[in-house]
Amino acid sequence: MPKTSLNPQNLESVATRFRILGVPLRLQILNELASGERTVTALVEATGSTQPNVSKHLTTLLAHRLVKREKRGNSAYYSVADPAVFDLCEIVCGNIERSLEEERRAFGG
Amino acid sequence: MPKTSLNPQNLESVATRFRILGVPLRLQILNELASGERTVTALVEATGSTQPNVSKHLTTLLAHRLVKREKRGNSAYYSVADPAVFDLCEIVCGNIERSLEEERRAFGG
DNA sequence: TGACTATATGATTATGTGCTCATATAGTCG
DNA sequence: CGACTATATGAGCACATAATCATATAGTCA
Repeated sequence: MPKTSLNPQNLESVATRFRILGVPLRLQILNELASGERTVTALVEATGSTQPNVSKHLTTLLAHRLVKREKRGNSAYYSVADPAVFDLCEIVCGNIERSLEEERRAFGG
Repeated sequence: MPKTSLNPQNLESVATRFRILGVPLRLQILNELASGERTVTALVEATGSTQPNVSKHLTTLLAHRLVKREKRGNSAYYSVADPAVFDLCEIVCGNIERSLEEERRAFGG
């Protein structure tokens, strides 16, 4: 039944999810949010990007339900919607590790 | 220590991995390869795409070590390099499920 | 060798999107 | 209200890349 995971309807949705995560700045934002909720300004400082850019990526992440938004006072507080995204990053990192390992073996590192 | 997973050096690598998986046809190919090795022709038939297109995506997947290639006779047999990619898809599907669930709750489905 | 099948690749086009700039919206405080 | 801070958004540019077509490469078999 994992076979149903990638049926045609899901295919586009899954691909989209992956594409959302395929932008370094967005990963950086999520990584920052891993420590807790953050305001846009805080994320701008943490990432070194511009305010409009961070804001737009947050809008994208919000639209795809990867983050939550809560407005308090003058600020917007963003937080991770589903911590499972970090599992994804863990797997990918492990994957990359194994790739590099294989590379080392291949070239007799 | 999961914090180190997304250090600046890794950030680009991780993002790239995600981007590779962010193309429906590539997911379709990987999904097909989940059942075992396949030739390019078999993948062309299975996906309904064109030969050059499938071939190029396979080249991309190969370059990023997501698949392996073995040439036997006249054909090239591709297979999944690291089955962990399917864990990724599982997580993403679960993620999407929860999103939809939340949506249903929000709209009183 | 020539005919055939299988796969890869170069050139081109089309499209999506990340980034920047300027500006708009919204909330707080005096 | 006006001044300020925080956030969002529209327009435009720049770039990456997925898809297509034509063609090249490579292997098999007669």
